Amino acid sequence: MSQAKKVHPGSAGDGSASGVTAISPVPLHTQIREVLRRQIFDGTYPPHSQMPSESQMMNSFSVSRITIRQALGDLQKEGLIFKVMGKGSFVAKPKAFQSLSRLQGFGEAMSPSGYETYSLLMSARETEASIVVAQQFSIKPGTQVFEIQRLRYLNREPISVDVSYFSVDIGRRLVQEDLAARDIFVILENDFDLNLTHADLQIEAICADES
Amino acid sequence: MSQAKKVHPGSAGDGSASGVTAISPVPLHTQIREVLRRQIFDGTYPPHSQMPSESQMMNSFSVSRITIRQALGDLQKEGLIFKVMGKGSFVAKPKAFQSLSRLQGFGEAMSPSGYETYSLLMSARETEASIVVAQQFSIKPGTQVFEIQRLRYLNREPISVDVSYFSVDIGRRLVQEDLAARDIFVILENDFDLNLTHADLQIEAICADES
DNA sequence: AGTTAGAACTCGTCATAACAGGTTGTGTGG
DNA sequence: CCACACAACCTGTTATGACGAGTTCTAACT
Repeated sequence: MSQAKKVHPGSAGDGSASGVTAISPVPLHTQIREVLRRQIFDGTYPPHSQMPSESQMMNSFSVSRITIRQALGDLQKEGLIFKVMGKGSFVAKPKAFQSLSRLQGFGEAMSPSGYETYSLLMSARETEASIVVAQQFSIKPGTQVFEIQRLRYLNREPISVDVSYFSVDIGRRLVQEDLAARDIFVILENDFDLNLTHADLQIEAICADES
Repeated sequence: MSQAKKVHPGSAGDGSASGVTAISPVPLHTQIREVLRRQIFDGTYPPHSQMPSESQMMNSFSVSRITIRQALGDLQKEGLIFKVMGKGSFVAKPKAFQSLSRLQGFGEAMSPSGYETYSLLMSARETEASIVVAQQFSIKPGTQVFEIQRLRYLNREPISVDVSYFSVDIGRRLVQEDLAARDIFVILENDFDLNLTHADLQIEAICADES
């Protein structure tokens, strides 16, 4: 037999204020995640407030950064917090406040009914605005705009092609995001803190014939 | 030769799995995630099939394991794949097939309306079945059962206390899972592959007075 | 043969380390 | 006084390495 020893040293009787223990069946990142979740709910970190930085948490919990990041990443995917590169992690607003009077995207409209919606990014490039597009934006034709083409899937089957146009700076930020799984509307609203009140939807239904 | 561009402007011929490039504005794990997503949609990995192991992907994509894991983790959280420890990663069934005639949990019932539902695990322990509980399970009172107490939140406000009982082996597996963000029903159905057809709900409404 | 121990896989967890990319404040030079 | 450079934070990405835990197949032992 081998001496199955934990690599975490100096943990016996560790009186750290966090309450997380290495000698537990539940993983450290789970414990930390639940501690943070509790603090969000009980008001220690109210909505919109900045949470401690990852390095601060590394010290207070006495774990490595990867563990902190996993806990924070879980909370982020749950929508409880959001992170901004270069700034920090922040507590998100409850969804009830987010969804007041907002535009519903494709996925939002579909997923409550139990359907699965994703899209594949086909192309994302800067190009010159066509006459039609320029009219919508009230800009001169030929101005550089950002074009995003996506193939929409509903339950693993291609259902439509979606072409969207944005200003170049917003477009450049959008391609960094997870365009496949999230609605563009939601990304714009949450991550970029833009308030959408109006959208011009030019629906052009094209049935996908391949596949 | 590995000089590829970031996006795929519909250029054909790309049948190789490793079209990922290090010198790209989009991160490696994102590229890999999209490649895999594409392969799931186009049928390379049909539903229920096993995907290559993490070490195999490490080789075929020539990246480290942490990068592969991030790509797979994203796909898992999107519900496109699921992983089983010790076995591998598998393609999930489309949601439309999952949600046929199934019991709706608390979160499932609430989230379509735009509400935010989480719960905090208050206690999870093995105990002896009370008379009432034993009757429900058709077992002898005093038998060891698994009790899970949770505090339900709706939009950051405590709304009810939930006490559930399971057989010990199922309970022990449940506490490993993410009880805070996911419905117990959903966990049982997806991860444990149990088919729920019947549930005895003993509703005991207790308004939370603290906070 | 039947059972069991173990090797050989799988994913899960965690630490350490380095660098890149973004933000913000602080300075110094014009 | 303003502008630009830079340092000092922040998160994002990625590699390497180790061990734990669960599965599966094989081989040795009874």
